[in-house]
Amino acid sequence: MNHTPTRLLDVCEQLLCQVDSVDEVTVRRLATAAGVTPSSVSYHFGSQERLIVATAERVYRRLNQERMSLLSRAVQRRFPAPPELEEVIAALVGPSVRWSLDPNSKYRVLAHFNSMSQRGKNPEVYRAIIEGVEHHKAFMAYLRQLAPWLDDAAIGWRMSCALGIRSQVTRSRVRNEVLTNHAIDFSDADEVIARIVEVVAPMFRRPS
Amino acid sequence: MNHTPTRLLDVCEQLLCQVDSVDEVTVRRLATAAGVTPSSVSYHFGSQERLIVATAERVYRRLNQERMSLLSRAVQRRFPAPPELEEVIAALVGPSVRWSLDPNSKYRVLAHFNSMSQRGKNPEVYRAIIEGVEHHKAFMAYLRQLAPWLDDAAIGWRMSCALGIRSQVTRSRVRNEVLTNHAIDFSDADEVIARIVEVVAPMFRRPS
DNA sequence: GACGGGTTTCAAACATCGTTCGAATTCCGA
DNA sequence: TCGGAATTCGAACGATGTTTGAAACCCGTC
Repeated sequence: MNHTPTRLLDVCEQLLCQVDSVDEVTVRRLATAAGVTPSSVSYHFGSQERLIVATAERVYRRLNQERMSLLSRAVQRRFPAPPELEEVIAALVGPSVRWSLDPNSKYRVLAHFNSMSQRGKNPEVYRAIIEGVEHHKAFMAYLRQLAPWLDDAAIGWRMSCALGIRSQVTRSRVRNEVLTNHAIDFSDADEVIARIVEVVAPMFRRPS
Repeated sequence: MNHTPTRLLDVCEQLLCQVDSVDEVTVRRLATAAGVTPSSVSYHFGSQERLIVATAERVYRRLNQERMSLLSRAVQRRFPAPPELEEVIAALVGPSVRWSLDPNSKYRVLAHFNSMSQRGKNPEVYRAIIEGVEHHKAFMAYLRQLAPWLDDAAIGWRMSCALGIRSQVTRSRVRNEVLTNHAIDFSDADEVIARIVEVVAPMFRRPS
């Protein structure tokens, strides 16, 4: 019951949330917290790195579920008419922004995963998550419907832009505050999401 | 002549460019390449981390010089009329994009620096660079002139958006290619810069 | 109910990492 | 030329992730 692999995942998730740097998550701390020995990590997951990736994968799935939930809610609200563009964008970037500002969320797991994946140590370990864009396809379908004058490349490119702006918010809060002379409250999720929607929505509006 | 600190900086810069992961830059490899002993790193820079930060700071200065050079060229071209909005944006995001795609540039140093700063190990070491936005103020001045109907917060926020899109391009190339079904060539700097300008410029245009 | 093979766990060892420390060496102004 | 400061070195330290072989455990089968 509650066997070692899942307990390691739980402990790893919890530890990643408490910690400031991913380096503080050592295989010995993990093992002690889980009541096992360090070698168990290598045995069950192959390496500490893969344990963290597996942990992040689980959290990432929950984030994407929230995105999809918001998207389908936006769709249902207007069905059979197309959804509101603003709501689709908010569904895409909203969960990340909200999680990143909620101290009780598991967003730190994803933040640490990102910083690890950019270290480029073992690219193949991260490829599954990095290149996983299936749920993005769902957004593409509705955005294509809302902006039929844009081709697929343009839609995908604008989605990348939206995600880039999202990342700038979740990653560089202090820098954004300095750039805006502290006139924008980047700890207010709703305000930040509204600001993102404000600049992203016009990308999908028909040029005049 | 060519004393140890500068030689360590040079070796570190060169090594960071050759390597895929910053973990491969060990204090012993640095010392061997520089013809000194590992303890020299701690002696001259306090820690290996600070040596890398100092190395990145030097490269970062060169990047900002190129940005400022492009900006002043854009200004001179139209003086005393205000510069072209597209050129200002290209000056802001262009150097990063071009460097990130040029294998002979020192961009990898900055990439590794970013991945280190996001590990959050010793935030105070990176603050000077992260929060250094003096050169951004120069861009703000001209953007304010080009879009006087925007307040300072809106200008700064749109600059953050532009930089976020820039980062998305320099950091997640494969992901962008997947999202756009490989219909955009993200290894073509000029095309990428044009695409960025295309979505960012309207943020500063007067709403209709 | 005892056996036995596969699965899991453990303790110990290993190589490598960044840093520290004291002694040796070099440098340079008086 | 001398002497104190700056620099370099080699060795050691604690900590890291992983590997290894032996012990323990689990569970279907005789």
